[in-house]
Amino acid sequence: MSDVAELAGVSTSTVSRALRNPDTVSAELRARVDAATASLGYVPNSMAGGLAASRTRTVGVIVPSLVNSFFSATIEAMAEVLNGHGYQILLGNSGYAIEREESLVSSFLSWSPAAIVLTGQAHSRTTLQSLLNADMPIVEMWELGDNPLDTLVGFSHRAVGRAAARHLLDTGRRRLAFVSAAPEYDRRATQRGAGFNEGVIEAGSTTPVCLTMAERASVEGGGRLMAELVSAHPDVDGVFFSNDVLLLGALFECQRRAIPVPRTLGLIGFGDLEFAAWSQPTLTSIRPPRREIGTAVAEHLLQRFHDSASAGTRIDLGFDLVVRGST
Amino acid sequence: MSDVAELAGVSTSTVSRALRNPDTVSAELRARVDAATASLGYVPNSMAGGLAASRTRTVGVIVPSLVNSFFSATIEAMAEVLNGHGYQILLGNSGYAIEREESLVSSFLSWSPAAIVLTGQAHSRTTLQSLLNADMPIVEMWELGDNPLDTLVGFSHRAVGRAAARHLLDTGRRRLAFVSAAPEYDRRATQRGAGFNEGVIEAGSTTPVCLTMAERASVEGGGRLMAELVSAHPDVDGVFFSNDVLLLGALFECQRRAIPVPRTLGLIGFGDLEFAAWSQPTLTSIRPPRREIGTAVAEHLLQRFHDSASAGTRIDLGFDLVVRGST
DNA sequence: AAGCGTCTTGCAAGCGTTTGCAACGCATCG
DNA sequence: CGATGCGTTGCAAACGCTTGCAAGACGCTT
Repeated sequence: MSDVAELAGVSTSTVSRALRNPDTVSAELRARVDAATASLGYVPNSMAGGLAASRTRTVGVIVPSLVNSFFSATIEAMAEVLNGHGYQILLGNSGYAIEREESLVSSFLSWSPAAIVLTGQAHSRTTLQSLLNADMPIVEMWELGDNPLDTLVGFSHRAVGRAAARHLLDTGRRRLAFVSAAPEYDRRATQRGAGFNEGVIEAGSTTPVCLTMAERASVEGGGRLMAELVSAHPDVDGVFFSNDVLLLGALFECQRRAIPVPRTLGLIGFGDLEFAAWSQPTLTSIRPPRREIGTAVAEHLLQRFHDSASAGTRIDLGFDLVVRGST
Repeated sequence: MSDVAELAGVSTSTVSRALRNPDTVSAELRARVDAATASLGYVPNSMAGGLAASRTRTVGVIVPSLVNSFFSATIEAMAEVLNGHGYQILLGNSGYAIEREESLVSSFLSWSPAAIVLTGQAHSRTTLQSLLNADMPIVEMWELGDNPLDTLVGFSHRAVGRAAARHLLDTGRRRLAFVSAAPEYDRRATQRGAGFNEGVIEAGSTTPVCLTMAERASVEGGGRLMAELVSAHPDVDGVFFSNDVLLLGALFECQRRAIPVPRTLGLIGFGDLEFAAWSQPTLTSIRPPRREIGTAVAEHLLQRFHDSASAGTRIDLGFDLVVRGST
């Protein structure tokens, strides 16, 4: 930086200001500094900057899983916006474990990020503690419950469940079931299940069958649960899967057993993963605002950094029911 | 840190040493420092540390896409190992664009990472420049070509193509085809295609038909190319897909057209994505060492940090041909 | 007993920025 | 014409840690 200052014939403080707050520097000097910066290929040392300013152009983001394409899409979208404004993402993978999240938060905080983004609203005491003390925007995404830490960006999983119930009932199914992966791997799937139940019961129909497996959602598990379902509850005529991956496995199982879909069995999933639109038959699904969440989080944060948005905002991005061949 | 020092009754330099290089401090003081650290809940300021030491416990990783589950799995595995040893991952998403990679590398370098991990071996001049000057381990993964920047961790895509060719020929197919997404989105798919061609030609068979779409791999695209293939080349009896996602789309298309798989058409893919093992019929595929790459990169780096591994290593993790119902 | 090497420990000088404060120039105003 | 205020700029003090260097403690050797 001192090289740039020398070349531009100004002090290092002016260089710093020309780079961070261009409008506090006269046009002429700003141009000289820019030229010097470019010709020297100068890249500011982020750590020195961070140390001096005690905050960095960094956002810590914690997701439960990367292999899950929901969160990947959210992160991609978030990164696109944030990178475009000079912010880096510090990514953490909690593996659905609240303790991993805790240690990630603590190590993230040692980098003085400009903000922290978490997935969901379930956190450990210590995490809450640290976050409440940390004086920075906190965003919880993919969930829209009560008592937010600060800002919430997501949609109502309960409403998703209700929509699924309504759709199955509307298409004439009477005996419904909910199939999901292990609750500990997805609190939100449980919420969708609860909403589904509510929807069915409010409509005056019988309480749905509820089938759960012990692991994370998988094509294999979907097939297995489908097999279990048709043998244990042959009267079921409509199924809501907490995840399209399960639904795909179920579809293959139906193909194997030659169960006509949607004639005998109506199937609806969640996620609207790409294959849903192209399988045989195509799959009805509920599309969550995957990328939209990332974009909204990023844009909210950028506003917050510029002081033009307030803490405690609640952004409901909704969802779409995409009706296709399986119902 | 001065608080910890005071509580432990030592100087800050001793605290620093007790934390970074525990074996340079006597057992007693180390214990006192650890106790003080714990009781104060002290978390070192990474930036101050980084600034003073001019390197951080951070690894910059750049992948072309996150939504692609290959790289997600690699990153997850890498993060597990690295986090366990106190390293953070700084993640960048190049979107298959060499210029994005360039700017990511430059901003990563401003954080003085302990190492940089890139996907593939195609980089811009400037990137090469910066990386050659940067005095740190550089790893290129998912490719195993010539002129590595430093360390290479991956497998031979050419060999994958040959294996696919051999398998189709071994199962009696004579008229083969290669189907892939846009080459600009995946240099490596092109290498697999080249290997496939070589394999077919060496075996004395006719040059394979080659079909390419303009976008990234998608279920939809797979179906579309399949349709195109059967109408333009009805004599083809064996197809190698550069990606299981394409293969899934093709399978659905075959179901729609009632083309018997594997009887009339043998299909083999790449990726061994989860659905391959559970579709109807199940899909033959080539399994790349997704997670293994991440683990190997992380372990190599940890060794390098301890000076016990040498630069310029070349790690070939191989791949598996998983034979299933579609061939 | 003096000399020497090794192991520990503390001192203090950075590391490369940011930013509060003061100084300066210039225009406006009374 | 002096006073006042605003817009720019530079000075220098942090920011919280790491690490080279030197000093002290200790145990051996000669």
